[in-house]
Amino acid sequence: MERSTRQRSAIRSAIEAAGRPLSTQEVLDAAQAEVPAMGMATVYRNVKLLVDAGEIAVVTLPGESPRYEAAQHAHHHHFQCDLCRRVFDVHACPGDLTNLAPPGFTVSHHELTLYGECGECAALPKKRARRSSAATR
Amino acid sequence: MERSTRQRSAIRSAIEAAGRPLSTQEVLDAAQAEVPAMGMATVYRNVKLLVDAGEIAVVTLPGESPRYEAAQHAHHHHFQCDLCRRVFDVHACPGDLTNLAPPGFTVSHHELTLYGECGECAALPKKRARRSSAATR
DNA sequence: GATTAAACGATATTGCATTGTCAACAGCAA
DNA sequence: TTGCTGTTGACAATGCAATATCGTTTAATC
Repeated sequence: MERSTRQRSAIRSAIEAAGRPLSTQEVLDAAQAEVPAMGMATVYRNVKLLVDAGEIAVVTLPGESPRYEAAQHAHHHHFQCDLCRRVFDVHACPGDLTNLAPPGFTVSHHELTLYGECGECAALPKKRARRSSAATR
Repeated sequence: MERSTRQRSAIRSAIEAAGRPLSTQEVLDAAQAEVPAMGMATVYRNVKLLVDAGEIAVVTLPGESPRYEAAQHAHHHHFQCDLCRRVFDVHACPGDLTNLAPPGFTVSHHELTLYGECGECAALPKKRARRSSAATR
């Protein structure tokens, strides 16, 4: 049987509250606000459980380890900040891309990642890497 | 000083002849047609040299280890076959995606990956995983 | 052809994300 | 409360791509 633990609910609410995909390290950091002694193994264990239960979804970006976000029905894409490396949701889509593929190919789905500077980093003055502590991957 | 070896030219021509991004394993397989005794370490060594020399480019897709293709100037995207897992070039682009990002975000570039069935796999009859030996990642 | 150092093949090692182990802990039902 | 067992924290172990090591090979030069 499955129990309700402080750790599990802390991880669940951390991901749901973030509103963007979190790395395992980001999940740990966020959940430790509620359960300071939490270890990384617990994050991995529960993230797997929540994914299997369909509560959260895996987000895989090029060259990055998996991130996790609250399961959403709507098709959407992602944006990764070149500076803080954080990932955000993009609730827009260029539309039908079927015609882009070579002849004879069939297109079933697609992944789009935008890169640039997020709102916070774009608002900062200089061209220095900021939020280095948040640059988890 | 840098020498011209059979291995290096085999690797270079394998990548250039492929016309699509190859995984290190695919590079090894292709180059071994010319130099059967070649080892994987040689692939890694030379791929790094060729990337540094600007002759080939790294292609990173979600959840995949890097692939390598002949350096191209033109902006393009990629297609990965759901069945054989091979990656192909897509010389098309949905165009300007700047407006898709949230307000306050700036977009500098983007990555698009299409998924579906490649020409060969789409042409095959049944829904079985084919070309399993080519499904290198 | 002899010389020399770059490059190679085989294999050990590293780096790192993820998983396994296990004693201690803590939901939850009785 | 107690007992049972799922869960946790700490840390060892694993898996795997990539790199380093080292004795041997070989391209380039003389």
